[in-house]
Amino acid sequence: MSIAKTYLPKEAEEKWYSYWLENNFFRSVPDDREPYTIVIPPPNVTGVLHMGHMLNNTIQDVLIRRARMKGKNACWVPGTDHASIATEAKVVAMLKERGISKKDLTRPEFLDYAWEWKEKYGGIILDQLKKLGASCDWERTKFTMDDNLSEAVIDTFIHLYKKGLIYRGIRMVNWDPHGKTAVSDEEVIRKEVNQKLYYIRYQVVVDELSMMSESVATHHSPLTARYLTIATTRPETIMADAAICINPNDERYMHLHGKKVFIPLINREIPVILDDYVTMDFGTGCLKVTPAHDLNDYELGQKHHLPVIDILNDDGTLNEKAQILVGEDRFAARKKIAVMLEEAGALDKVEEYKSQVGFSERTNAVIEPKLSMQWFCKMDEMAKPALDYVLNGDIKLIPEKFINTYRHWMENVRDWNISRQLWWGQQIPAWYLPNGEYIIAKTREEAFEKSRIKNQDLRIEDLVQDEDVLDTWFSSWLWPISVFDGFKNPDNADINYYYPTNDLVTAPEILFFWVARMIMAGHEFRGEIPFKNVYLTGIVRDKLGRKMSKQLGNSPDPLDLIGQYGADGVRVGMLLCSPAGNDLMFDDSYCEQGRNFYNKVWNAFRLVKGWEVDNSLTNPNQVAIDWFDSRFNQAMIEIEDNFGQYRLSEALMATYKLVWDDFCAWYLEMIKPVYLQPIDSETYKRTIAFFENILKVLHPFMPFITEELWHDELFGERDRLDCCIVAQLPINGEINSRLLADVENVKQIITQVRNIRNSKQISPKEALVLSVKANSGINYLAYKAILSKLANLSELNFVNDKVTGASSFLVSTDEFFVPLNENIDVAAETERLQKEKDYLIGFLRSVNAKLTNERFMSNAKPEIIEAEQKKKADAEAKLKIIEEGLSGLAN
RNA sequence: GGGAGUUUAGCUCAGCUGGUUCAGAGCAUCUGCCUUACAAGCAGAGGGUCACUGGUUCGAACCCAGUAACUCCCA
Repeated sequence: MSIAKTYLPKEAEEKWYSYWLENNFFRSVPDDREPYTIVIPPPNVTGVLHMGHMLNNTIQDVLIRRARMKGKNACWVPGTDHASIATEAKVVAMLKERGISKKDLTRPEFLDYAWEWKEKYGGIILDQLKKLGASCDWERTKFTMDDNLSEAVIDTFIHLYKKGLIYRGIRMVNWDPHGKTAVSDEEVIRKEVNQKLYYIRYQVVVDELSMMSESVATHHSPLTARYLTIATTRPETIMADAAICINPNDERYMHLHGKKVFIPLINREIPVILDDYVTMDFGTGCLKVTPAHDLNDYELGQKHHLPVIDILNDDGTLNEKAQILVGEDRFAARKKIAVMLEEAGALDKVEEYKSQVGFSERTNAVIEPKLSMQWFCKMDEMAKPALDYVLNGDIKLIPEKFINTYRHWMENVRDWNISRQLWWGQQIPAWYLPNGEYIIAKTREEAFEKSRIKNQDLRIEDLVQDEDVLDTWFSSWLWPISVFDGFKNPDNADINYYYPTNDLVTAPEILFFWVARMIMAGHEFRGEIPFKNVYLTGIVRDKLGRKMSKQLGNSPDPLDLIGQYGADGVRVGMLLCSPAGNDLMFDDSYCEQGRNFYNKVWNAFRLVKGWEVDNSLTNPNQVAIDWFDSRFNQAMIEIEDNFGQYRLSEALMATYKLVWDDFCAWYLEMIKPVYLQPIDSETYKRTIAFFENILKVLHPFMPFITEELWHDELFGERDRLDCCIVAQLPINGEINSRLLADVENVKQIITQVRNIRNSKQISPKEALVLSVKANSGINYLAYKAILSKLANLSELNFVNDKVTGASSFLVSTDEFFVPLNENIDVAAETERLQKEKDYLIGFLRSVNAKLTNERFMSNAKPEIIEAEQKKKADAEAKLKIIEEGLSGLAN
């Protein structure tokens, strides 16, 4: 069977992915083996695969595949998140297209549409993951609104309520006027925005007393006496003002103490209050206090017992309390009121101003601070043990630098607003009685039972369930437990076997609102950690360092990339540029490098496959075989070490160099028979065995091409289940370090000879003579075959004296001579040697300085001193040889 | 404003306990090769004041202090 000239990723990817599925290689059920478990960070059902997912899931798949190949029972649980606000927004948009408005629908009707949407589009992202090669146990696929998972959410709510950890209260929340819901602090993205700062004049209410004092206090100009000016970016909220606040120490405004002012346009009187909260040097030093529409103002208002006047509707339009511009959107109102103020002579000036504005992560609407009745979950009690797990190392964060950030957040944790004014999600199990009291119960019936204790006359229809649903994260935080049904059946075989899970791979931006809360939930509901290691990936940016986003259009479509470079190429590309915890500057060229890499593997395979075997030949390659064997074993340790430290890109790079440099560029070149000549059977057999091992090491990074090659007839007949995906990684073999060191010297010699060719423009085809004056103990005779082949030598001889008239070089302390037909350029050669000599003299000076320094000799560790002494001896030996060479040239 | 992090070759990054001929890797670049596995390749080469300034030390890319630039988190 011949092999195609190039590897065709698409075919292989489809073929092997379905083969793996058909043979249940991804399936995991508890058994005697040690488990290795990852739960996927569930992507939003609304999501389509983006580069962040690619990175994240590539890492998880590499870890899972490697664990599988190390004999662990590897289980990767996939699933999706119901993403209440994002999904609800999509459904609303879909309905709008069909000419349906959400407010014309009943809750059950709306939910029917939502489920319809979920069934239709919810699986897309998981299908996309399959294209990447993700080896999830798809039979375990979960959704955060599956019956069991939703039930767990409700039970959890009730549990925490009974413990007194959930309460209801009026709070200033982040209001998303487009989603018409509160969102958590973590879902607000702050961006710097160019705004305008409006300076607005408020007329001071003049009474007789102040008129008198004004006439006395002549140092005030009439204007400042009659008006005060405030600076605001939000002129449309002046109708909600409750006071003007000034700093009590501000000398400019002493005359305003105890005064009142008129709000322009509506002429409502508000007091001037004093508080050192106001910064004197910002704006005018006068702050308008608008308790209903700013968090800080709200707190200030509470302190000074100011009224709260909310002039905005839920959708961000002005209501009747605004008196003017009623029904206008807040931003339209801002423009209009500026004109009105101008006309009324109340607008002093307008300045450009940069400030931070909060945007909703889900809808990108400008967040409106708003007071409302919400449900909260107390955090401080739960945060403590969750912090301890990380501080005492039970849970490792990778990289460790995130521990600080984690601690900072956990020590300053705020209560969690868990209610959302949406329909899509788990509805809060609170039942209101006609008198306003409420009962927490799992079902209406249960609530009814409880309510009848208080009031015999109630009918079941009188109970009204809370309209709100729970924050999506209130289901996500249960994920590692709920995917194994650990709430309903806390002692089931799955949860006992798989939990705690091993590694969690996620983005640092959700360290707090997901990772931290999962740790809390793990402790609260199972008394143990949910996972042992948290690998935090970076943010995928473009090569200019910009975050990838739809708006910028700088994100490549992952599926296009896979089409272009193959899944293996993209996987390698992602990992090549992804140090743990650092952002990565992604560029297509990394995928190209990945593609080039598997192309290299493919071609190496073609080479080996093309060989004819002649059983009568003896094996001339034992040295090369022993060397690569050692080198491979050495690389295995290196790679294992890198994986142990979660240095995935380094593990990949070590693999890359093992395959490309050591195997292809050196080993295969060492053993490669002359064109059309056969190879001996021993070398052939060993090389195929090496290749098989290489496929295993490569598999977690490049699952498809390795599986494709694995099944080639070169490796003989394979059973149906004998697949690379379940092959076991080779156990560590012996390392002959002497051999490894010798071959490093041999490689240097080869490079030096090639160098001479290059500089003298001698064709690689022309064979050269190499004379060795061996001063070290290396037996170069053993490497004669390799040297002759790779340096193309016609002769390798050993000499006791220097060879004159030859190009020479030094490797370690051994001297090498290449006699050339042409004359040696004495001047150039002298210069070269002189340079080397100067360097060595300088080097020796620094070594000697250490060795003659008493403090060094008394303070340094003995090994260090020994090393310095060896350096000195080596350098002196080299120096001697170079000096001899120089005097030889001089004669 | 508070906290954390980063700064090493053109780019992306290693450099682990201060001590190896320590200044590294991959990519990119340059030179020469279409040498029948691979031009998606082969063989070579050139790139760096380790951000800056001081300090500690026999010895600093590494430890300390300060400065600058950038990034992130919180307000």
